Amino acid sequence: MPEQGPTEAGATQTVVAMAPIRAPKAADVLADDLRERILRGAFPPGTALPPERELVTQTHMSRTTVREALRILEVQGLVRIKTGRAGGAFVQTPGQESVASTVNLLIRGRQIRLAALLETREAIEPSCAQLAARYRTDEDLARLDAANVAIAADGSLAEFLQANVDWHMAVALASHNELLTGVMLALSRSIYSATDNQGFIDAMVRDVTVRAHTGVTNAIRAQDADAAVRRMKRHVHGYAEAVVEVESRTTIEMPVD
Amino acid sequence: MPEQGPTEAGATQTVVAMAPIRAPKAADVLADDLRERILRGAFPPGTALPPERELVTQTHMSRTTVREALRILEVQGLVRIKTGRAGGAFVQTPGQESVASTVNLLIRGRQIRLAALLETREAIEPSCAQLAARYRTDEDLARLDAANVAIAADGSLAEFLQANVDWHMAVALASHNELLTGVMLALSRSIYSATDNQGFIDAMVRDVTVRAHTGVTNAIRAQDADAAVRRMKRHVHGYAEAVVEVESRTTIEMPVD
DNA sequence: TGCTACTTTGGGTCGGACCAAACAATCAAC
DNA sequence: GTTGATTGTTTGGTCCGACCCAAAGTAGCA
Repeated sequence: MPEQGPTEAGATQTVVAMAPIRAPKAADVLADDLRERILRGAFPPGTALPPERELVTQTHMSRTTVREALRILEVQGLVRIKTGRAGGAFVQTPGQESVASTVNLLIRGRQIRLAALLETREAIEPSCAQLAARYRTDEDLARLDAANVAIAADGSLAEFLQANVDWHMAVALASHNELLTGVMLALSRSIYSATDNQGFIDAMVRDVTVRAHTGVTNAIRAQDADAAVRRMKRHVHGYAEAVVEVESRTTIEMPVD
Repeated sequence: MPEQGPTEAGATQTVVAMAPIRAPKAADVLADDLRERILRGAFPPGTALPPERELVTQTHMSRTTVREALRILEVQGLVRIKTGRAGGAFVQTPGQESVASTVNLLIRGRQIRLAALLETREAIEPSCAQLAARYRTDEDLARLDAANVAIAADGSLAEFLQANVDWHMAVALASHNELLTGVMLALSRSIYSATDNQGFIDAMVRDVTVRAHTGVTNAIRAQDADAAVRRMKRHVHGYAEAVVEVESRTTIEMPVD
């Protein structure tokens, strides 16, 4: 297969002096090709890629390889595969979900501590609030208000936490920035599950949370970016401190050294 | 397989009344299982999963299916597959690279405008600088200085831009926050390629950039978090404004409607 | 000792076959 | 004609078995 120059096979043996050579897997090549075309807009979202067997004849690859390539694109969120007649691989554009799931893998895989998550949220969310104040629509406000109502309601812990996540996501969505939204989605979920079974959410915390959220929401409604940043910063910082405080109280029980 | 209630099979024929049933793909099931085990730490990084043929006998699935599952994990960055003897699927933990590539797909797929990218950077990078001032090590400082030297050097445009990216990445790395680092990696690259062939990088811009970077670097060195935030904010904001200004100058040339 | 050549162990690719899901077309009954 | 069940076709999902290729070790030979 590899064409060798007419080198005089000298003293020892074949010294063709060829480049370090690459061994790209066929499926990757196909996937790269299709991915590039999709991203270039050759296949607008919603269009169906050719059926597998069709791609087989076109690419002269085996169906196994073609399927592997499609699978890669599916994992990357670039296509959605449906079965049955009129099925096939349909082009779509990756959204926040895909970012969120990757970030989640990072968080779980690297065992990122809760402190680091909170730190990250402190870094990102005030900016979300700022952008939200700048770009929020009436629909965004409706979502924020709905989440606030749900939080104030006297529900179970799980319901409270879920409403909490919903509100934070509403802020992120109001920023109309898909990157920040994706990261915040993953962050919120992880913080949710980390905070879940720590019983430090008492009535007072809930009350404080509701107040803080209301304050931020009002600032966003009034499009007061500075206030939104300030209040959000205070809110998430306060939350982080409370968590750390509770953690130290919980962790202190192990014997010294 | 589907348990049928003792329904009186009426007039026409079989009316088994079964639940909506789910049809999870075998490969996904395997992938989910392995992923969960990996994330739980059952297979520490570096360990090799059983060979494909071994998994076949264990799971009673076909090799095709097993391979598909492994492929999924590979795309998600949980496993690295090597060929040849002593090859196989080796567990690894996803890193910034994986986040960066996903974010890149989002940026390219959603055709996120340069303005939004710059906006996101304005949101995130000041916080990176803050954390960098807090946590920077000597090694981080060395990277920052090296990037600064490279920027000041009178190189080509490509070299300048690369050094620019390197410096921003050095800041992100100094924050010791893998999430932020991953996002910044993708952001920097995208901004790089978007800014590339716009000839608005003149000597003056380069000079301003060097000064700004030096200022931020010094703040990080002095562990002056406030100054780092302030200077970084000014820097990225100024950059964004410059880009917008150039863009309006460039775009104005199309005839009015 | 140092090289070559073989063997083993792994993934990579292929072709073919069959199953299951989902839609389409058709036909029968009203 | 409209409706409803039946049949058919398309398309992905799974399996099997075979073969190839690359890497790493091992034995043999000069």
